[in-house]
Amino acid sequence: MKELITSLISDAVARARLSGDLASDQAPFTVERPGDSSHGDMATNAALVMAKAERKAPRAVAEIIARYIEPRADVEEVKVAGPGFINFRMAASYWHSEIRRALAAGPSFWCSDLGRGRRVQVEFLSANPTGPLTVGHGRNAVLGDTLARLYEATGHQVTREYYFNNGGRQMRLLGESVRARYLEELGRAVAFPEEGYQGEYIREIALGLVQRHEAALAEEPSLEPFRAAAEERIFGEIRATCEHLRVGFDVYTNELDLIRAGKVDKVLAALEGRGLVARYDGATWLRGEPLGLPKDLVLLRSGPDREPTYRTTDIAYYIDKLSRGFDLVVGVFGADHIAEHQGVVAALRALGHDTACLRTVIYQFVTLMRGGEKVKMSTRKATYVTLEELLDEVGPDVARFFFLFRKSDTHLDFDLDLAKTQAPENPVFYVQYAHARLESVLREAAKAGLAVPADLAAVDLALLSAEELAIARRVLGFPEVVGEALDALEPHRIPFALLELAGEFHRYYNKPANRIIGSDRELSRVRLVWARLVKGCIARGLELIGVNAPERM
RNA sequence: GCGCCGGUAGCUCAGCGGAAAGAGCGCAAGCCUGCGGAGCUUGAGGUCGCGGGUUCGAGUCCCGCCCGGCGCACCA
Repeated sequence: MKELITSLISDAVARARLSGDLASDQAPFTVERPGDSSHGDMATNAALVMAKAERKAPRAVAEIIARYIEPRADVEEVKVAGPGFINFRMAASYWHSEIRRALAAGPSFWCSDLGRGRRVQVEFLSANPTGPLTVGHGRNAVLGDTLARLYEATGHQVTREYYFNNGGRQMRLLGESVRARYLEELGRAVAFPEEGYQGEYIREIALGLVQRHEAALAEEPSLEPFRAAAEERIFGEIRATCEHLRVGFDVYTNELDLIRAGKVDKVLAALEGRGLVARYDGATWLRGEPLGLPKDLVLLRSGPDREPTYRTTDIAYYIDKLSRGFDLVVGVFGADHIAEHQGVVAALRALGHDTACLRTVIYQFVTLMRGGEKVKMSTRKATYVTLEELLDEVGPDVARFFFLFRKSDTHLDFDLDLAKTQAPENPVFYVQYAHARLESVLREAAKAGLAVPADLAAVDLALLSAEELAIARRVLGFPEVVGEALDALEPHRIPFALLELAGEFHRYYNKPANRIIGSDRELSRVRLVWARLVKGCIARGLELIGVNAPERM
């Protein structure tokens, strides 16, 4: 439709110029779906952008262009409006053929081949296995997984990847914490490591080691058994929580493997070779100045172990990613990681890597609200809420919807009271209810011996009302919403679009005149076809964000 | 101090440079012989943080300022 209108306008402008009614060159104009549907199906600003060069009032230019637009059967109305927009209204017959096309295509109508098989990697969550997932991780996981779903639905080949640090200081501290608890359980007095992990889960891991090995590890010189036990146990819990949230990964990459494969050493050598490394204060530094960074950044810590910082392995990880031939590499990060990521990208550029394929989605923090008050999140206090606890409380449908129901770069207040409400003010139930209602209607129809006609040629779509057509237009535009959400990397547009569609449907459904199953069988059959179309769109939309579309509630 | 992100109705938030600024909640007043009322209708409620600029046109883009969040670790 957009292409059609664009060419109609271009042709009209060209012909107006030929006959001398317009003097200036064609300026770049836009063709858009107006926000207000009473303005028609498509609108262009062509006259507005040309007005100055034409030295005429925008409306006058619009009138000229409109006069030259070739009449067509599927364009019902061309109208100049407002400050000089040209509005187009498509004929009902156009929408009828679109509805037929959508129904004939079935579920594939909601997908597209926009991606043409391009390979996309989405790296997300990437929480280190030092403790249970938090509510903030939930936002990350749902954003990343939903982006992946959107890419899949638009013909991309997607790899979901989870990267984690298991070789650094934090994991060492974790291992030391486990060892300390282990020795405590054996009745030995030990000093708990400074900055160690206090959580109760550490003691559980230690207890597991006591059960398995009894006192055999008491004199163990290496930290490795403790560290590995902690990683294994915590990672198992992370995976379980992800499953609960309907999030999965294709590839797990970790820091230790990169180090063992020598990839971190290679990065250091490459940086050294380009004169980007400095040594002072006992540490090895990445020079900030040549990279346009405000200061130097540590690559290797001082001290006997010369441990690489997370930053150094991050650079190695990104080089590894870039070498794998993805067309697009998307990362999902919390706001607190922005500066760090910029440092990594700067280093990649300095090493001569092409970073044009990198995209980032940054999200702000999540606050849980209960009873109108912020739930204080503190590791020390008992008020800490894990993602698993949140999921137990509200379930994956609500959690996913709520995490997506904000633009990612705004702060998210997660209202637990609203989340648990099974009433229309809860947007998740509002949308799911629209689906369940449609499902119920189709069930009722089947009971009444009214099948949805398989042969679309057998129904007369002209029987659809203006209200039904309006809803159908919104539904038919859904693939565009998906495309736009992906272009902007803004998955929140999907739940918002679903909420609007559900609202329009509920309003329609509530009017007695709109009974889908009625005494007029011909009319009922058309409405059933329409109902199936609307239901299909809601179901698909929910699937895209990983929320169930229930048949009954 | 520097960087990133926010500031839109009482609250929580949508809003691709376009037409008279939207939704939900809350508030006020209504609608149940009905394919699911887990729903719907109507109303009140706004200096789009402030001040400049760009533009035919700015909530949207640019600059400055104010307020809030986050970062500016040899933590990730």
